[in-house]
Amino acid sequence: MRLSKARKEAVTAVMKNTIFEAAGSVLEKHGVGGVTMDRVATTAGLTAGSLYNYFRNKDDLMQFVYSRVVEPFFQYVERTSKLQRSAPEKLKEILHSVRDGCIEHRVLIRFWVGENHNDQRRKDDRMRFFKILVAIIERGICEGSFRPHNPANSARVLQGCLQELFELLEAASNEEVNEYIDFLIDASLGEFPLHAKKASKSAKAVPPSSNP
Amino acid sequence: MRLSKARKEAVTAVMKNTIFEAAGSVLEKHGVGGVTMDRVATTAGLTAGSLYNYFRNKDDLMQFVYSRVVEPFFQYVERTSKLQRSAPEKLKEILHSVRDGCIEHRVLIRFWVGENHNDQRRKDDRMRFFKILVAIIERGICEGSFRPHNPANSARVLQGCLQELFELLEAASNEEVNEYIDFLIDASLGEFPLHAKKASKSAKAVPPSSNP
Amino acid sequence: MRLSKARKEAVTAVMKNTIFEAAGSVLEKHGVGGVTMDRVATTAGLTAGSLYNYFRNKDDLMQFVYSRVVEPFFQYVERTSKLQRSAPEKLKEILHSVRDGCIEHRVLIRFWVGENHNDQRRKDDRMRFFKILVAIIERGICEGSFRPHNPANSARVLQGCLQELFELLEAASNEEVNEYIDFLIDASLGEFPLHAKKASKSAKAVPPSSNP
Amino acid sequence: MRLSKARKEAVTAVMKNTIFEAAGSVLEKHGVGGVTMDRVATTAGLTAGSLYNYFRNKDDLMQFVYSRVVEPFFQYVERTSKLQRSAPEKLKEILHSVRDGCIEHRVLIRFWVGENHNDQRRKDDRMRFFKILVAIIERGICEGSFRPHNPANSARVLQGCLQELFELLEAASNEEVNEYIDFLIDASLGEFPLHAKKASKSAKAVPPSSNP
DNA sequence: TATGAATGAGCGTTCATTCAT
DNA sequence: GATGAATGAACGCTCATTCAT
Repeated sequence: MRLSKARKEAVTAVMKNTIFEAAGSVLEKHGVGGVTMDRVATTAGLTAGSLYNYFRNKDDLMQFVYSRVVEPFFQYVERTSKLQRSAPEKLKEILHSVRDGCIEHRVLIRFWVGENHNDQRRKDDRMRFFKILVAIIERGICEGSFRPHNPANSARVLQGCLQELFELLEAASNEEVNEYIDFLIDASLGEFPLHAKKASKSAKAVPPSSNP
Repeated sequence: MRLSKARKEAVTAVMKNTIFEAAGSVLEKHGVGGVTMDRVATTAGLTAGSLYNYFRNKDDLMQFVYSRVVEPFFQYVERTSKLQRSAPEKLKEILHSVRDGCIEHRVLIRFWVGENHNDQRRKDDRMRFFKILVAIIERGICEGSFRPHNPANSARVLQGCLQELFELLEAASNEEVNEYIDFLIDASLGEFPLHAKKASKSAKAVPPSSNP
Repeated sequence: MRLSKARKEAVTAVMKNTIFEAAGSVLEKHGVGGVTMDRVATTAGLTAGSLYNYFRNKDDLMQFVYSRVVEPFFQYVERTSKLQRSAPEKLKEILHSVRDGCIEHRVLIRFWVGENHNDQRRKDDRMRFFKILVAIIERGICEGSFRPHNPANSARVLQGCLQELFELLEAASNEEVNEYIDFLIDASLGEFPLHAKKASKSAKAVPPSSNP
Repeated sequence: MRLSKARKEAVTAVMKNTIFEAAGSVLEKHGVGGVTMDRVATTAGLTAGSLYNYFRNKDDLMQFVYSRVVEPFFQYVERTSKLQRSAPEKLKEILHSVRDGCIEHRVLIRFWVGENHNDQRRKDDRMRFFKILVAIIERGICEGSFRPHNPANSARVLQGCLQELFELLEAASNEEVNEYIDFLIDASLGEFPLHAKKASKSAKAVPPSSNP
């Protein structure tokens, strides 16, 4: 009894996952506006009606996809932001995790960039991420490791650069993505105006001789 | 005959413009997903059916709106990029025109950021803008006014920052927008790693000898 | 211009009427629960979508049918109940108008008897009619033309008898209906406990010789 | 074998009864239109699929519920109508049993009044009840205890009054119901035109000699 | 050329019914 | 016999598109 119940739940979980992946695929191919219960179902090898065995309605399904994709990313970022490290190290860590998260769930792109099934949710999440960045930058300024610019603007720049990463992911190879992220890290930590002084790493990367 | 034909074309142009403005208004109010032939027609003081006298179908109409909004911006940017100026000046000019364009046509935001009726078109335009940026940056590197980083990455950073500008426009005041743009200009021209020379503010960190 | 506008409105009115009749027909054939936008549209020689050119939604359509059928009846009844006549005469008048109303719109039956698209509306209307009856009966008791029974109960009896009329209309000929109504009138006015004394008419109808 | 078969049948009967009660509960709470196989099953502690082990389909289930509710009532009524009693006594008995039946199975209300899953069935049952009433009334006329009116009309009046009782049951207290029934009995037996003799209350209006 | 009515495809959702387990 | 997942038809509704006037 109990065993079979557990098994049932496992099966359900598997199905939800299948549907999740199907939805992700549809999302990638057709965009948020192109997500149809029928499309998702067909992609998952089901009928539209069957989806309602697993999700109360379309919104529920979308929320599920959203939380599966966005939430873990956020949790990791928030955890990172609370570690006992210097601001630059946190930033580096976060940029890496953004990259990894996006490579794992390419759907993350769709959600992050502009289109979203729930406009308020999108705004909330942007704000959530924004605040994390601002906090780190402010901390960095206090520590003396970042230049005393308006943290909000710096955070916006970073957020924008990350959006671009999502765009990049849609078309480019992983190497290009990695290169871009490394560039971003170097830029923001080494030579970006955020930083108070040249970091040693970026000194290596950009030999002074290359200056005119 | 010829005269009446010209007159006819003029009338058509006026109508298309009216519809364009109506569509823009709808776009602003309801978002891309909320654009309905009926809504546009009503806003333009017409009936849905009438729109088909001026546009083959909805997509055609959307393309028209898109071009009308994006094209002038692009043309200005392209013109600017061909002027006889230094790369930094060009960049500055372009950033300003992006800001002005967005303030004038807030619809531009909708189109540029994420959601778009035609994904391919959006990608093409992004690429178009991207290439302009890359060209300027490469030129700047040649000129010796920018550091010899991978121009593609630098362009991506810039593009990302601009996307963030669009986000900002949706919620923030014009002053905030201006501040952000100024920050961006300062950053990219004065202190951004793109630039070969350190601005006076960061002079502390690097030997003054590296200044010209 | 003005003329064509009026014409348009006339056409619309005709269409609404066509749909109204179609809905009535469907209502009669399939009952309230069987009313489908598609069925109504098909019966009216249209497509389901077209109905939405005339009614905002199904409920709107149903309300229209309802008001077209029930409202005039109520208005007549209310008008009658306010005339300067004796209570028995009013009652007689009302019973006749109920009969006529039902013969004209056989759909009235469906709405009145039990099933209704809007339960609250049905209750409200029952109460509306109930109060009219109670008022007349109370008046009759004051006048001394009705026996001093509980008016609510008397009203309920009458209402019940009328419901039966609706049932009758579904199956029986108009003569049977008329006979039933006359019986009802005789009963309630002549020999029904409502009435204080035997009316002369019923004396004729039931010769004393038929009493044992 | 035979024993196990009997046992099986017993179990089946118990299950059908459970489902019946569940259906009744759903019927009461959600109305005829709100009866769902799933709701019934859940209420019965089962799954929708299981219902099909006991009923061929939804209609079959509804028929079962209907019979279970209506049939006993009818049987009692029919039994009563065959007793060796005077017509007025039979009528009184029947009215009481209607009242009791409705109080016991409030679902009866739902079925009797207007809305019903099967219109034909409803008509048949109405006819069945109608014929019983007619028979009693005819008998009463023969006996000399009822006036020689058209028995069909009298039966209809009675049936209508009973429908009203069902309506009353939905909203009113049991006392009100009882009062209404008593009123009905008094009316039909004592003062209603059905009855040949005048009750003492109306004695004023008619000569006492007409009393037995 | 403008209108407005009609259409038909599609959407999200519900639900009776089936069937492998 | 019970389960629960799957199905498919239907429903109310929206909207791009067509077309006679």
